[in-house]
Amino acid sequence: MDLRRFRYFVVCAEELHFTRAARRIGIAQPPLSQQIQLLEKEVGTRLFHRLTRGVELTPAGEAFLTDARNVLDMAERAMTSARQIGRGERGSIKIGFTSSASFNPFVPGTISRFRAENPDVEVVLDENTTRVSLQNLRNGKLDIAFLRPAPGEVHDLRVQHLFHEEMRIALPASHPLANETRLKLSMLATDPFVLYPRTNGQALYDAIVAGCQNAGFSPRIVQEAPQMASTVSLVAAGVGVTLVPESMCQLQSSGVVYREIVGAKPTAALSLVQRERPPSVLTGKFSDLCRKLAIG
Amino acid sequence: MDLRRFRYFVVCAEELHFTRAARRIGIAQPPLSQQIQLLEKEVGTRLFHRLTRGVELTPAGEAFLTDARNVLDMAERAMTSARQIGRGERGSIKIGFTSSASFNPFVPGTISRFRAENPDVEVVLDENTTRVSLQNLRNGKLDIAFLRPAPGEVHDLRVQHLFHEEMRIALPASHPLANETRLKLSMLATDPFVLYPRTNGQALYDAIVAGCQNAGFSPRIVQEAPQMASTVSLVAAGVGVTLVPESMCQLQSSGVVYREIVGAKPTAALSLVQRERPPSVLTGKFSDLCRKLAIG
DNA sequence: TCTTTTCGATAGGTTTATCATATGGATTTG
DNA sequence: CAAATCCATATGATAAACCTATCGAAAAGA
Repeated sequence: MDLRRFRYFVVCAEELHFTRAARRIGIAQPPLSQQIQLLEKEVGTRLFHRLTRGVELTPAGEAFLTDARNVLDMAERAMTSARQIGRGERGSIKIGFTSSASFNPFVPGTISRFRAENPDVEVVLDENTTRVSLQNLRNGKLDIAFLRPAPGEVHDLRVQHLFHEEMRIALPASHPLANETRLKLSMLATDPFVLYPRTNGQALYDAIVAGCQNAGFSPRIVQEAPQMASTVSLVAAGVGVTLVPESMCQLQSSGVVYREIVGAKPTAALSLVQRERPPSVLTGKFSDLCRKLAIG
Repeated sequence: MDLRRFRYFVVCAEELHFTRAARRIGIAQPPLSQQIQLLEKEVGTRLFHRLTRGVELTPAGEAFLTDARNVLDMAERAMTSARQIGRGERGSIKIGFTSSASFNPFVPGTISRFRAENPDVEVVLDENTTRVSLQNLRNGKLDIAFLRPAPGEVHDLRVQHLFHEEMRIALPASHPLANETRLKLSMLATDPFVLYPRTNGQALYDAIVAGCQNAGFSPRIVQEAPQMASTVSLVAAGVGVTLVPESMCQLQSSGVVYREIVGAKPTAALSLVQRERPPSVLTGKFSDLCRKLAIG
C-alpha cells in the first residue's frame, strides 16, 4: 500500500497507455508495468485490461481511480496543513489573563494586533485568576498568559516582564479624603479594606499588604471579592478602600475615585508567562510580538 | 509521501514512545526514528517534541495524526472496494432485452435469481429493440442482453444459445378461424399481417417471412408496430394476424387468441449476447447463471 | 553525588525494493 | 510481408529501508 503506486496508477489511468504514462512520470516503461502489476497483486484484481493498443480500465480500476485520486489529494492536504501549522500560519492559541491585566491597554492591544497579523489562527481568550491561569499553563489548557505572578510561583515557567505599574488608592466618592488629589498611604491606616482572596493571586495581594506595612499599618480587611474588578465595585458601594494598579483607573464608576500615592508606593508587575518546555510556534510568535510592542 | 511513513507516524503518535512503537511495528528503533525524521523533513516541520522520556505531539503533529488516520483508512477502503468489485461482490451490470424476450419466464426468472445471489450488485435493466441493444453492447452501454439476433449481425459478439421456441399464430378473437385449435400456416395466405419493422430485429422477422414462404405464400403486411408486444395489441384490435414466439402467449388479451401451427413451424431462438473482449466478472457470473438455469 | 537505567540519535554494513537497459511476443500498420 | 507499436519478461545497477552497535542526555535509584 504505497502512495507512489497510487500515483503511478492514476497517471496510467489518465493516459491509458503505459509507455506514455512512464514518460510523464519520468521512469522507463518496464518498471511502471511492474509497479502496476504489484499493485494489482496487492489489490487482488486486475485494474487494467491489456489491449493490443494500450490499456483500458476494468470496473475495479474505474472505482479505484476515483478513490486513489481522493487518497492522493487528502495526503497532499494533510502534509500542507501540517506544514502551515508548523509555520504558525494556521492553528490555535489559548491566551489567559487576569481581570486586572485586562484593563492595561497593552493586553487587548497586543491581542488584537496578533489577530490582525494572523487571520487564520484561532485565538481563544480566557480570563481567570492568576492561580487558575498558572495551573492551566502547566496542564496545557493555556499556551500563554498575562499575569501578575509572584517570583516563587513561576519557577517552572518562562516569565517575560512587561511593565511595572504604580498602584493607586481607590476611595468611595463619599470618603472624607475623596477631595484630596494626592494621599499618603498612612492616611488609610484606620480604613476598612476590600481585597480579593490571597490564593487568587498572591503577588499583588502581598504587594498591597507590604506597602501598607511600610507605611506603618496592617490593612484591616473587612470584605473579600473574587477578583480585583469586583473589589472596585465594593469600593464604589462604600464598603471600604483598596489599592489597584494604575491601569485599573480605566474602570471608572460614579461611586469611586482614584488617587495617586505620595511617597513610597507599592508597584504591580505585569508579565507574560508561558510554559518552558515546548515553545509552540504561535506562542513564540505571540511573545515576540509582545516584546516588540513593549519596547516600541 | 509514502503511506508506510504515515502508518509509522500513527503508531508513534499512539505510543508516544519510539522504542515501543518500533516493537509494535516489528522493526528496530533506529530505522523508525529515521523514517519519522524523513517524514518531518518532507512535511517541513517537527511532528514530535523529543522529550527525555518519550516524545509528544506538536500542534502540527496533532493535526497530522487525524489526517494521516483518514488517509490510511481511505486507502484501505479503496483497495477493499476494488477487490470486491474485482471479485464481482459489488458493482453494476447493465442487462438488455427485447420486448419479446421479456415474456419468456426464463428472462425475468434469471434476473431475479441473479439479484438474490448478488444483493450488492446494482442491476440496470434496459428493454429495447434488438438493433439498438446490439449497438449498446458494442459501445459499452450494455454488458449483456437477451436477444433474438440473426447469425450475421453478431459475428463480433459472444452469443450463447438458450432456447428454440416454436412460433404460434396470433388471431383476432373475431377471426373466422378463431375457433379452430390447430391451424396450418397456409390458411393465413390471404390474411393481412401485422409486423414490426425489419430493422428492429431481422432474425425473427425473417423467420416469420420464411415460414410463410415455406407454406406457399408471402405475408401481406398491412401495418407495422415498433415492437412485437405492440403488434399483438393491433391483432387484438382486429387489424390483422401475426406469428409470435410461444412464450408471448403469456400476453393474454380479450381480443386475441393464440393457436398452434400444424406442420412445418417457424422457430424463434432466444440467445444471451455479450461483448467478446473484456469479460467483466459480473457478466461472466450472469452468463454462468444463465447456462446453469438453462440446463437445469 | 554517583551509578544505573531509559530513550532517542547517529554510524556503518546488509538486505530489499526500485529502476534502467535489452529483449521477447503479439498485434496492427504501411 | 516487413516495420512499427506496445506491454511483458529478464538481468544487472542503484537507492531505500533495515539491522546491529554505540553515543549522549536526562531521569531514577543507590
